[in-house]
Amino acid sequence: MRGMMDVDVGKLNQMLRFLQSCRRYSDEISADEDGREVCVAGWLHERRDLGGVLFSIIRDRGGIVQVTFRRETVGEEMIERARGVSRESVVAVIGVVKADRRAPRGFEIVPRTFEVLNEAAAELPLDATGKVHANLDTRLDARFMDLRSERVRNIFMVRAEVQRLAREFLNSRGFVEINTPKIVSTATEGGAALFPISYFEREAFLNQSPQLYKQMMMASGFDAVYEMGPIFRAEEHDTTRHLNEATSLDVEVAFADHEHVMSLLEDLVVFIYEGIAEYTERKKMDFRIEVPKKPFERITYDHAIELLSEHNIEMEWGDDFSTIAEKTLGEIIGAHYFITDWPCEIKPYYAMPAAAAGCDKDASSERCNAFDLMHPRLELASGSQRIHDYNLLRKNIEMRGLDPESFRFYLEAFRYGMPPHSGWGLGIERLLMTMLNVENIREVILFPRDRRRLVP
RNA sequence: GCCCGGGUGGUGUAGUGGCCUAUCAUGGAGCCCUGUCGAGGCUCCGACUCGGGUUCAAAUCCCGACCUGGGCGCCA
Repeated sequence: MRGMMDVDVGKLNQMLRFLQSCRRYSDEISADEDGREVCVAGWLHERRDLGGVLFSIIRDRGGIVQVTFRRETVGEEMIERARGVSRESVVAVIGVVKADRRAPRGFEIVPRTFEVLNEAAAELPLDATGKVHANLDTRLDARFMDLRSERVRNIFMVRAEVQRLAREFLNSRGFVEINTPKIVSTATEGGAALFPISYFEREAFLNQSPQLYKQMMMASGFDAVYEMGPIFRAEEHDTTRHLNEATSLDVEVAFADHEHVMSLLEDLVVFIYEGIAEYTERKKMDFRIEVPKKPFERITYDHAIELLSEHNIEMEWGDDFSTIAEKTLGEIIGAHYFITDWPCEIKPYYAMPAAAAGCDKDASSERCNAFDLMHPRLELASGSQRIHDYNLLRKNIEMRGLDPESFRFYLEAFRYGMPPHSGWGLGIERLLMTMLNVENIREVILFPRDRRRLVP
């Protein structure tokens, strides 16, 4: 291999090949490497010019590292060049590690070469050092720069880790990852609003949930599947906990009842929390992760109504919980919990009635084997045992005023050997925002889509 | 969809009828400074969302539009 000093930094792609071969992130370098030559590349985070000595702070994915320019070590030409570089410009440095107690991390880099790969314009749309507060709206407009700040970068590193942990957990339990269409011909469940799109000469929609497809996979013999992907809701809600494009982790398991998938969900959530607690600790991230305790409390829908009544919140049997009711229940319980045994009428048509599953001896029971996973702040997931009987499912669709013909592709799967099955869908953004104690759901998705925002 | 706020330099703010050729911080341009670590000192630069109205006088009051924050509703 050629020595570092042989690189002709004037030739861009030679420089890039060189960076590929030896570039290191700033957190990988320490004072222990005193005297060793290293190369780093990143953004000019800050510059402190003291006249005869100039400190350039370079930031990359690993954090920050100080590069020290002194007249006697780097020469007048380089120090002048370093002085003229605007903040947030992309730079590359080859230099020698010098242990020095005066330096921020106990060492600094004395540069041999200092190259500006791309100059940043002034003034910046945001302060990437975090000294000046910016509104979320301003930050999202300049999200590429917002993502350069440590806190925001950490949120998305945690998000990636959450998704990795979810896959690790489900893969280890024998689940098969699937991908289902996001462009569909019909509403999944009839209720929520859909985004219409133009599909050649026909109208189509963005899918609001993989529900129908993951159920059809149960008839395929795949037994246990999951999908992590986007879901689209055209609801005009405008809150800190709703998105029009969100990420859902959907799971479906054959030969399993709702109790089984509730335990699975509980195990998954705790597994992710434990993994993230370890991850943020190891990466020295400034988050306090409180791992929830198993088992999560299970309260029935009826019991929830009683609890609310004791706190002077009255609701009719058959109503869904209002925002204030959800928050009050959260305060009463103070931890993750399940709400179970919901009225059929406020759950989707595919939810298994308790009577049909033999869970309720009363044949006229109006309850179903559905559940919601709640965080004290908001709903995280909902699921149920599903109806696997063709005739019952078809009857339910009709009773909701939906046209069974438009569900034909789905219903067919129930006629030729559909096993009993259960599943749930978990909102990844909601899991993240509650785990990291973030107020606004937009903080935990790179480029949020909400009622007003379509760019960037 | 309903209710309540807000729109002032690149960013975050102060200012609620005349004291505003508009405050402070950050930033940008420049000068000084050999150990900064939210560096420091000095000089300069840069803004009242748009349209209409009230008034002798509007950043400030009224109306409308647009943008925006929060709460509720809606939401497998």
